[in-house]
Amino acid sequence: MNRSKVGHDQANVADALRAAGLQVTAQRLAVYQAVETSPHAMADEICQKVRSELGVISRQAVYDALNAMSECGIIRRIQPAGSAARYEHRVDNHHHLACRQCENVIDVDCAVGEAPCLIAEHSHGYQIDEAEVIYWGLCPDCQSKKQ
Amino acid sequence: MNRSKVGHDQANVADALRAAGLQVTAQRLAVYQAVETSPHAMADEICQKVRSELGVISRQAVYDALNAMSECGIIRRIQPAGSAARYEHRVDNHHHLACRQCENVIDVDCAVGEAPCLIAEHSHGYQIDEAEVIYWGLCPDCQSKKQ
DNA sequence: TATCAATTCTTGACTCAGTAAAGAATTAGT
DNA sequence: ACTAATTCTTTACTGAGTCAAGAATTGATA
Repeated sequence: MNRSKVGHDQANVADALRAAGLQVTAQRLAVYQAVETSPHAMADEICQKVRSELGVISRQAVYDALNAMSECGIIRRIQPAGSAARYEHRVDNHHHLACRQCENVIDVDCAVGEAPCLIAEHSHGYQIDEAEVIYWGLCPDCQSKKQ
Repeated sequence: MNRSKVGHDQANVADALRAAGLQVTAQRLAVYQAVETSPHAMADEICQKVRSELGVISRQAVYDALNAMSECGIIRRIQPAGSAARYEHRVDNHHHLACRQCENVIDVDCAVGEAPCLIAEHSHGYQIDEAEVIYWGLCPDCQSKKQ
């Protein structure tokens, strides 16, 4: 895996923000770091993490940062059915494996490699730019608990 | 496409409900019919459709019917990111094509045919039972409007 | 480095999708 | 027709996220 495409490091985040015409703020950097530290976390958890880092931050600032950074591709938002939005710093082409029982989500690499990695049989005239794939099943833990 | 696997007709719905140990009620049949008539509709729209059919039904009864029928596989629930849950009567293996602009969703047949139609490169010990695929892009209408 | 316009953050109210719970009505087995 | 179990109605509530106005911060310019 090409690590350089997986995510930004702290210094790059500032550059990426500026490149997107966004200001570099302590809040945004802290939100990015929280997303990097705990991938697939939800806004609420990220808010808590940032608070333990910065002391205070408003819920709204967290949402603003998450939305702004999602929109310019610094982070990515995923929304598995039945869950609130989750955020991750990996912005390369990869997919997700979600446990139906415990709601845990992990990354899986894309078998094809290039995005969009899947071509629908009929595109129906749509201009496709992404194939979002979520594999659903039971994680090892939940499998053994079920016996 | 094998029409018999696509969905249930009215009579089959009653049987399918009974087979699942659920009672057959006017509300459930009407909800099923609404889902069949307008695939990918949201709970709210289904509620309205059923009301124009039955006269009155509570919002909660609609949710109960949608949940009950989703759980026993009579209908299917999908939740594209940024949208409320949508419901469809097709329960065979197929995927979705969503427009980023107008939020429209259409069905696309699965290129592989069998479910789960995709095998992740590494299953990480998960017992996978479904591969949910959503293709994102712009529908023909929104493409031309964008010019 | 002081100033200032633009952006971002805080605060608080609000919307929307969905769930919870209790009692009334309906279903279906006898 | 009777009865137990299920389902529906009503009402209240939760959780995730947005909106809007004013305060604070950023960073470009002098």
